[in-house]
Amino acid sequence: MVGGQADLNILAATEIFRFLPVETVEEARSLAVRKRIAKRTVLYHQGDAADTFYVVIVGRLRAIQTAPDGSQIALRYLGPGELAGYAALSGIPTYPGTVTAVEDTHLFSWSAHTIRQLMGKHAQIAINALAVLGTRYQETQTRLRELSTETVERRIAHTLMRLAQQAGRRTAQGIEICFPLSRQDFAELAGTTLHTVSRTLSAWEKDGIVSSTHRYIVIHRPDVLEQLREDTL
Amino acid sequence: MVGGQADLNILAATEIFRFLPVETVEEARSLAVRKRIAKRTVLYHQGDAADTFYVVIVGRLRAIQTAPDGSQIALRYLGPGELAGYAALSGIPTYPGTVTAVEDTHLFSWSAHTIRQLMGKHAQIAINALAVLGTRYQETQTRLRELSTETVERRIAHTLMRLAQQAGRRTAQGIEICFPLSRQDFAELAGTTLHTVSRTLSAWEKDGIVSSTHRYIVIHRPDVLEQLREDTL
DNA sequence: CGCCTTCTTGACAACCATCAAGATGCGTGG
DNA sequence: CCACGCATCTTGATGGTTGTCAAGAAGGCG
Repeated sequence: MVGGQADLNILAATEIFRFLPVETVEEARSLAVRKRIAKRTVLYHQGDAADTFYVVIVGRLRAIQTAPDGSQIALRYLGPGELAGYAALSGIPTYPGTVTAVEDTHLFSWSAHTIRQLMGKHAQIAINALAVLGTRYQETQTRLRELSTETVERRIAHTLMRLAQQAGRRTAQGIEICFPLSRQDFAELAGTTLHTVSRTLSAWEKDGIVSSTHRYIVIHRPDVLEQLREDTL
Repeated sequence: MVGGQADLNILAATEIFRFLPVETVEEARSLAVRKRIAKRTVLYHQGDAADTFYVVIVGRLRAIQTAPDGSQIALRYLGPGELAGYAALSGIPTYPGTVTAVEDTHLFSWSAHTIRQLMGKHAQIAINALAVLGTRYQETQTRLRELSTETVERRIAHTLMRLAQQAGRRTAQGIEICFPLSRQDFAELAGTTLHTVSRTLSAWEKDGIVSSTHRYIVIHRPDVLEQLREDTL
C-alpha cells in the first residue's frame, strides 16, 4: 500500500515499530494505508467500533473523553511517532475517546485485525506497545493523583511541564509549546476552567515565569515551575 | 520452582496466561517463584526498582500512589488472577506505586527479565498483557474524567459500582464488596475525604440503597446507584 | 473489659467554579 | 489594505460544594 525508503525510516523511528529488523518494518509498511486529515476534523468518535489503529507521521491529534452531560477532558495530545487508537491494539471493542486533528495530520493506519496479526507474528511489536501503554497508564495515574490531592495552581504547573516534555521546543526565550493551545484546551488538560487557567498564567506572566501570545505558550523559567511542583504547600 | 497440576490450572486461568498452549503455561510455571505475604505487609514500594512481576493467586492487594507531601490515592485493588507490577512488564524502571496486602495473599512471581523473555518467545503473553493494561488504562481515563467533571456524590456512586464489578459477590441482600474497606480507603479511591464518604453512605443507608457494617459494604439497590450515575445533575 | 481504630455528625470557611462584561486580536471579506 | 466580526482572553464579583477542624459515639480486638 505504501512505498518508499523514506516511509521505512519514518516507521522504524515510531514508538511501536522500534527495535525491529528491517524486513519486519517493511512488512508493516506494506500493510499500511496512508491517511491525511485536515485541522479540526475527527479521526474517530468515542463509542465507535475500534477497528483501526493509527500512527502519527506529521501533525498533532487531540484525544478527549466526553461525559454523558457533555463536559469533557483532554486525555492526551499525540505528535509524530506516537500511536493513536490503542483500543484496537488491546482488543477493547469501542474507542474510549474522540480524536481530532489540531493541525493538518498525516497518518499510517492498519485494521485492528492486521495489527494484531502483526503483533502475534512479531512479539517485539507487542512489547513495544506494552511499553507505550505502560508509560501512558503511569502518566494517567499520576494525573489522577494530582487532580485528587493538589491545588489548581500546582496542577497547572504540572500540566505545563508535562506539555513541555511532550511537545516542547527549546528556543532562546525558553521552552515553547509547539502547537496551538487555547485557554479552554489547557483547562481541559488540567481539569479546571479556562478562567482559572487565564488568571494563573496572567499571574505567572507578571512574574516573568511564562509568556503567551495567541494560543502559544513559552516557559521562561522552568526551574520556578519545577519548584512550584515540589514545594509542600 | 513450582509444581503440581493445580498450579497449572490456576495459572492458565489468570488474565496474563490465558489462551496459551499447556506447554507454555508449564514453562511459565517452571520459572515462577511462589510467595506469600501477610495482611498489611508491603509487596513493593513506590520508587523501588521494578524488577519483579507478580500474579495474585489468593487474597487481595492494594496499589496506592503517594505524593511528595504524603497525601495518597488508591490506584487499584487486585484480586485473584490479576497481575501486579506492570512496570516490570512495560520496562518502566521503577514502580509507580506502593502495593500492600489487604488480606493474606499468595502470589507467583517472576523476575522482570524472565517475564520479558517469556513475552518475547510467546507473543500471546504480551498480547494478553496489552489487553490488561489497555483495560486498566481506559478505566483510569474514565476515573480522571469523573474526578474532573462530576460531583462527589456521583463519583462515590461510580466508585461503588466499579468495586461491585471488580470484587462484588451476589448475596440475598444484594451485592457485597468482598474485602474490608474503611471509609478512608474508600475516600482514597473516590478522590475525596472520609467525611464526605461517611455522610454520603449514611444518607444512602437512610434510603435503603446500601448498608455497611464495619468495613463491609452491601449494595441493596444497584439500580438506584446506576440512575444516580446517569442523571444529568 | 478496656483501649484504639473506625465512624458519625456538626460548624465553618476556603477554594475555585460560575456568572458577567469588557478587551484584545486574528482572520476574512469587501 | 482596512474594517468588521467572531473567537479568545482578561478581570471582577459572588456563591456553592466540599474540605477542614472538632468532638463524641460505636464497635472490634487483644
